[in-house]
Amino acid sequence: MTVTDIVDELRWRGLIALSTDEDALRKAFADGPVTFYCGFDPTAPSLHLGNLVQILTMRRIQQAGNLPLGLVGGATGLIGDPKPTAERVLNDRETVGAWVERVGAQVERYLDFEGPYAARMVNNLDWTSELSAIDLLRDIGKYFRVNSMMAKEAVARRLNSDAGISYTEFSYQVLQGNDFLELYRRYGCTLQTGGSDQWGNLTAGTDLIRKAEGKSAHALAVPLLVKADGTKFGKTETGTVWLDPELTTPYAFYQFWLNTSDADVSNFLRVFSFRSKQEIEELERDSAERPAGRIGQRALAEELTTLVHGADQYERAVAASKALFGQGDLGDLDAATLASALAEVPTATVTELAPIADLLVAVGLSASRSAARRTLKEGGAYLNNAKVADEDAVPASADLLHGRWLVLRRGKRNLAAVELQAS
RNA sequence: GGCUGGUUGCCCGAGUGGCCAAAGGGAGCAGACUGUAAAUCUGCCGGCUCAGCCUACGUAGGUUCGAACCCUACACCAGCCA
Repeated sequence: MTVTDIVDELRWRGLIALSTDEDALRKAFADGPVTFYCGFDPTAPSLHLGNLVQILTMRRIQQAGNLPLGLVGGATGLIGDPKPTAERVLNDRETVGAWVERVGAQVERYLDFEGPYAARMVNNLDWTSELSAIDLLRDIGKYFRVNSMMAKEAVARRLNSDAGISYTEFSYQVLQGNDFLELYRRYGCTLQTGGSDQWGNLTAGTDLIRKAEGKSAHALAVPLLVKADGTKFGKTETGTVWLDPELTTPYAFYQFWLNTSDADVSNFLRVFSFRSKQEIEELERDSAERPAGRIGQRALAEELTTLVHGADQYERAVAASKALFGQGDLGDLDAATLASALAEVPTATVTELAPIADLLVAVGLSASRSAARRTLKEGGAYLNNAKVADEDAVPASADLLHGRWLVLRRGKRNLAAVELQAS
């Protein structure tokens, strides 16, 4: 990375939604390594692409010569930050504890723990669990004014909704504010980054540090990523795109990026890619000139799949995609190629040839037989890449590829395999 | 503890005794057009042994020939009062 101003860099990439005094922040970066933190609450067994934006932003700031603290919210995960619409359901302590481990391990992957700017992982349960109610109310609570707590957007929205807000969630900002103060005291941490929906919680910390320590700290909010059509980023037909390969296979992960719409490519490249500004601008130009080549999508899919899942997994995803989406006849693929391609796709094993409607269900392409029949009726079902319109169609043994596989597809890009096992 | 309002399909939300598997919107799915893109248009969108049947409108019971709709109890959510 060049020595250009990291703030300029982040701004160019569209990664700054809000910040406290930007000039002061620039100066802090210029004056030497800044210790900064970003927190991740264990609300699920894995982080997802939305979280990856935050992680990669940390990585960028570290690469610019600063010291990251990766915080896992062992404590805040037990409380839950206020969602705009409704109160959260509390997860039990064992569950959160297990998720802390997994989430922490995911964050670690992207930070560098060696060298002069070595990262460090922390868990806010370490200092929050030993905080007594009295300590919390006397030492921290006094610095929080209820009026400004209620003015925070996340809280205000809930106060104005008929869902209301519990004291538990209302207090979330106190805990997060205290985290920042604690990290300031322990490690001299003076910057917190996070999603723009966290702005109120970020500033809770800077305010607390100012009041408790008389020092100013910085907050930087990364915009919530939305697609060009205004919908949420990071979702597919099957739901959230997770970082954990058990929850979202590398193949599905690769496919997600490959399917990025043209309108989003430029934006996503800037947010996710570690290529240089020059390289990205070149990709943007190429994509604009020849969108059908999907150069930008391929670049994103390659870089991100490799970063998150490794080069081997990337190669496998590409090979499988090529085989399954290729122009050629599936029957022309040799058994080994077909077998490894189908390994990337949901599979069911059967002992005899059942009607296609049943197979669609067995393989998970359709939620029910009714849905499967509907798909067939609508002409959305394919056997070995050939459309099947008959609701009651049953595959013949001649349809079996290499004597054992059937490739089923629903719509354009939902593939699955059926393997016939001689009984 | 009291009072009031609420609990409808993935989400929002209409529906106040039969014409209700339940309006409308959103999300989603498929087809056409394309580039495994977007937009657009068309169709679909509880389940099944699919022109019929079953299950569903917080839970349990009741009234009725018939209930998402009426009654009772309970649970949960919210608001107001104490």
